[in-house]
Amino acid sequence: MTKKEIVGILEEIAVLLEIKGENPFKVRAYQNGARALETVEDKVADLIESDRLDKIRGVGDALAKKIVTLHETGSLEYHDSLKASVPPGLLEMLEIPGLGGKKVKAIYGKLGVTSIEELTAACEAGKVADLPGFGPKSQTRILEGIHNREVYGKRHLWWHAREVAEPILEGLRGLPEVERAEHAGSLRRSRETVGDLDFIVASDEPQPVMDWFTGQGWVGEVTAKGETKSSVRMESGLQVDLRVVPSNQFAFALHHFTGSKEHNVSMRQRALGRGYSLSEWGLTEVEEGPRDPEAVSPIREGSPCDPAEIRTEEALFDFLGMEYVPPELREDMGEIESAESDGLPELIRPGDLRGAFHNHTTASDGSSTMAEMAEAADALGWEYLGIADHSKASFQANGLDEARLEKQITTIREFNESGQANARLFAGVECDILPDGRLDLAESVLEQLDYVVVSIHSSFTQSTDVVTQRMIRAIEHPCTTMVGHLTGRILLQREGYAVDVLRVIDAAAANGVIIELNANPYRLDMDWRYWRRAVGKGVLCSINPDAHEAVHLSFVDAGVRIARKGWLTAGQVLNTWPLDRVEGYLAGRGR
DNA sequence: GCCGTTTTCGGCCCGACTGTTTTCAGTCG
Repeated sequence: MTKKEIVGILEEIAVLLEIKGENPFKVRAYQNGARALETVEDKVADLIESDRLDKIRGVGDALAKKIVTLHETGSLEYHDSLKASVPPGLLEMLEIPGLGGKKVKAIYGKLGVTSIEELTAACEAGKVADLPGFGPKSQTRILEGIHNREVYGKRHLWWHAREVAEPILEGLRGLPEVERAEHAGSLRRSRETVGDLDFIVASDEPQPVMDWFTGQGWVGEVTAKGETKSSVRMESGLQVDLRVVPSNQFAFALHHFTGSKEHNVSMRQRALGRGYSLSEWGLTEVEEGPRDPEAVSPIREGSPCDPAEIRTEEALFDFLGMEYVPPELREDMGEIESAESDGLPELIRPGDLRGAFHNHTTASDGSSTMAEMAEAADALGWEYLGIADHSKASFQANGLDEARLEKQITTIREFNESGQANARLFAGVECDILPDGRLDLAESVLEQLDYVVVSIHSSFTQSTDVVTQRMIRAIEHPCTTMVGHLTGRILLQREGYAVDVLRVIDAAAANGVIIELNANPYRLDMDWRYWRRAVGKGVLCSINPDAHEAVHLSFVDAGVRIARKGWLTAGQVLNTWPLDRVEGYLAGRGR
């Protein structure tokens, strides 16, 4: 059983225990254990072999035994019997706002309701309102929640959410009453998808700000409007929250609502260790003093000594003895420990890119010509652009065969000599990985290219072993430069193929093959959660827009965000390198 | 269930909001 599957089982146990009304701290122990296992770099097999499983913080004797059992046998009696004792529909009921483990348990226990459909019927019959602890308002809210879940339940791509958020932020900043305004939440953390939008504003006059916000033309419905918080729903179903606080609370509110929840939990524990209670309103000294006096490092030079003087997130981290943690890293995946020891990397920035590989033209399924793509690269101030059209197996995409590709190579060389564009064009291809792992084009042609991207576009349903072996065989091909969209996932639409990402990373490292960070907002593939491990093994990244028309080159903005989420520095990304270094690197690979 | 120069018990992050209560439990972010 893979680590991902084991993590999934532990998380499910937590949910099941919650519904069973178990000790909430036990529930959290399973949640923490799952997260700890997910975060740790090593493979489960290695952890077991070297007897380090219960050394992981958050994994004790009991969880370690369960993880070993799951890894070796693929199942766990405890989980099976737990699952058998809880109707599957109850897990879904937890997704309804206002329903947690205790209420779901009460509904199930008292009414025998086991599905959303039965719950709807029970509400409509007025039975839920009669339960102790419930009332007519709870019943109405549950019905609304079920309705909204169907209509508005979906998440939104980061890219689309940002397009919506930017003008709102500009509007808020333009109000005379507004001192500062920022967006927060998963949008600020650059998660690949976003559930809702959060804005934090510093102002001493909240009312006009609230009035402006709820009166905007794009507001479909105002769901809450108070002195410090308003919520609206857009026509698209996207929920937008606004919080207005006095300027001396702004930094705390911004940090709190940026999250993640798990990051906040760790930050509060850290604050307590130093004798302070941290909340969205500020830092207050606790009477008992520091819980962990040994851990309290001296206040940094120049940092505020008085929490009441904290006005920025930088000062907040500083006060707690940490370097500033960029929002992208706030997932409680090791950033706090690293920030304590000044160990955070200097993250790549949008302006660091000097070009991109994996771009299509009208030769295959793109809608811009090579010249238009080069012009767009010039407009971005890039030094180079890689052309990588599809190969012949991607028939539906008008993929190039050997003869057409050889002709395109000549055209690209001539284009470079013509001086039409400042950007140097590289001749590449996005070569299909055939179902058995062979490449789609003859080696005699691949050798003439500057680089080769290899990608899977067929037979998505192969088993993990087959598709992983297929990809590794392609990586071992001497002409392969980089591997494209590693899992083939389409966010919010379909899962990727069942490839074992860890094995592919190992193969890429062993063969000196680059892994692409496909920056198409629907892909963002390889996932940010794997990049630390990959670069730790020496794998190089390339942030590629997978552009099918000239304006798509801007997708790299999303790619850089995800690269930052993956802790990447500029140096670890091929297309931040200057032209001569890239030329030397590609030439040095024997092509 | 985890954790501990508080080590085998008794803690475990914080505060607001909501609805149901008559002082508070449950949920949420």
